[in-house]
Amino acid sequence: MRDQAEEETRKGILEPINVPKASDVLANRLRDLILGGHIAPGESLPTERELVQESRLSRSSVREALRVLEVEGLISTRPGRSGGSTVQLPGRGSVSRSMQLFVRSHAIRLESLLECRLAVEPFLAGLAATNHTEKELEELGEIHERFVLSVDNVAAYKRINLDWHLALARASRNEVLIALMEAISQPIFDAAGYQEVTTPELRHAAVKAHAAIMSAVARRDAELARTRMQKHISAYATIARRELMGRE
Amino acid sequence: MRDQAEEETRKGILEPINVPKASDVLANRLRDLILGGHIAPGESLPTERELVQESRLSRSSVREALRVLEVEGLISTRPGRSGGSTVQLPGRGSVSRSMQLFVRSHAIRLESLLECRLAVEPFLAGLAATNHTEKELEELGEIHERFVLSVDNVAAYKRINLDWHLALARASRNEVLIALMEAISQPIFDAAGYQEVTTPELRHAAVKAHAAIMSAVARRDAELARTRMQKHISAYATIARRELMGRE
DNA sequence: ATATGTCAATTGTCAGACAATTATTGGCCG
DNA sequence: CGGCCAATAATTGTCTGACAATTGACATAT
Repeated sequence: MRDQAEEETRKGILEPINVPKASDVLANRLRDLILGGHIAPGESLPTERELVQESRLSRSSVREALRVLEVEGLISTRPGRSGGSTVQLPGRGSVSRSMQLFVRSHAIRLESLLECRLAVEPFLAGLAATNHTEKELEELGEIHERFVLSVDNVAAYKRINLDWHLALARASRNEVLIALMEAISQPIFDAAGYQEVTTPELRHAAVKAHAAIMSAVARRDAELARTRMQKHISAYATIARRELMGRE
Repeated sequence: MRDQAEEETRKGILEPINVPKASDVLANRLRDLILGGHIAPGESLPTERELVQESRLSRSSVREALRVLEVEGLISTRPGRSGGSTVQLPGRGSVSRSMQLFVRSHAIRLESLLECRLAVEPFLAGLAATNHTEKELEELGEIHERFVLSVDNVAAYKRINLDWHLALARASRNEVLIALMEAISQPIFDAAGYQEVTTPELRHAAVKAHAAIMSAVARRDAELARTRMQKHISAYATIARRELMGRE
């Protein structure tokens, strides 16, 4: 009681001070060096023993710091002679994995993922129409051919469907949106794996929708690509929702 | 040469096998236990020494595994008596940090971030109009009051602006989109910190725009909220782009 | 009763050794 | 001279044991 009163009247002089761990300090230092461009991607970090000498820390601390950076995707380390830790850029897979952990651990509803897709992918189609290169368009067409052929094989169909959407995303040339799309695609794919939302009619409709979207993209008609993709995605979302309702 | 010929004609029986590290195996095992719900958030993992006994691995390996999970945001570990590692959910901050690493390391253009925001935030406003609770609306209004008062203090203005947008995102009740919004807001905020894109007129316009969006949200008019937010964001994006052009 | 010192349990750090992995080097044989 | 092969070296991976630092619980003295 008295303590509380004291806390109310007297404002403490010190906020709680946080003593960082040695390995974290080193990890932060190395991360700053990497992000600051002082060590370029592809270059090697000093070996563990060199880091021990330079930092005056023990090898355990150095190793923990390196492990942190490895999990963050900033370095990759190999054993053996002339092994060691080489700097690399995190890559979209890193964002994707983090998002997957988030989705899995929070038991995110499929509904939320579908909403996200509905927000992002039409926009993405519009960007792809504007920014795509010929090469990307060819790749998209090639995937589409395989898509047409796979219409009777559900497993292959699903996989190629995913590939097509990701290829379209890459054509948008927006790294952030590509990363986001890759991040949410996998969970949606997994969730859709358990519920069979594909009938032969739906698969043929998807083939037609993809073709229509590709033609809009090829003509660089962003608005058309956007609306067509929106229709495509919301049709899928409606089906998936209905299927989901039926389950619960 | 002979090897190459052999490789072409004879298809090998084995693909290169990958020997995993002990600490990774343990980390994967523990991650599966956590994500599988066998250890609930808030519960404690066994102590390091217990894990050593159970896994028959050394303490270094156990510690590395725990460090991996800590970086992934799945556990948090404290020293001292009755310390140890307690399970927790990754949280949006984890996704956000990963995205920030991605943006920083790839030197993503501000343009891409603005595009992403343009794709997501109008949709978010629409969801907020549909899904918000009274409490969230009140919080939004409270932030807005401070926003109005801060119109002459650029630093405070920027901060409160960010707060408002994040509060609106939270009102959407879509965890994935909230996480995404938090992830891209910080980099945008940082980038916008260096270039002064705010004049007093722009600040007053933003205040009016926020008020208009809030009224649409309060009336649960999703479509109106969406279009108003779209206008607001694209106006900002246009200014930011112009400013950016002037620099380069 | 309160304050203080002591103890116990846990993570953090250190040091040193050996195992596993991989590239290099040198020698041997054709 | 050239190619295979064994030895060697350099590096990360793992183990072991110890001690330091941190934190909560407890006993004890005033």
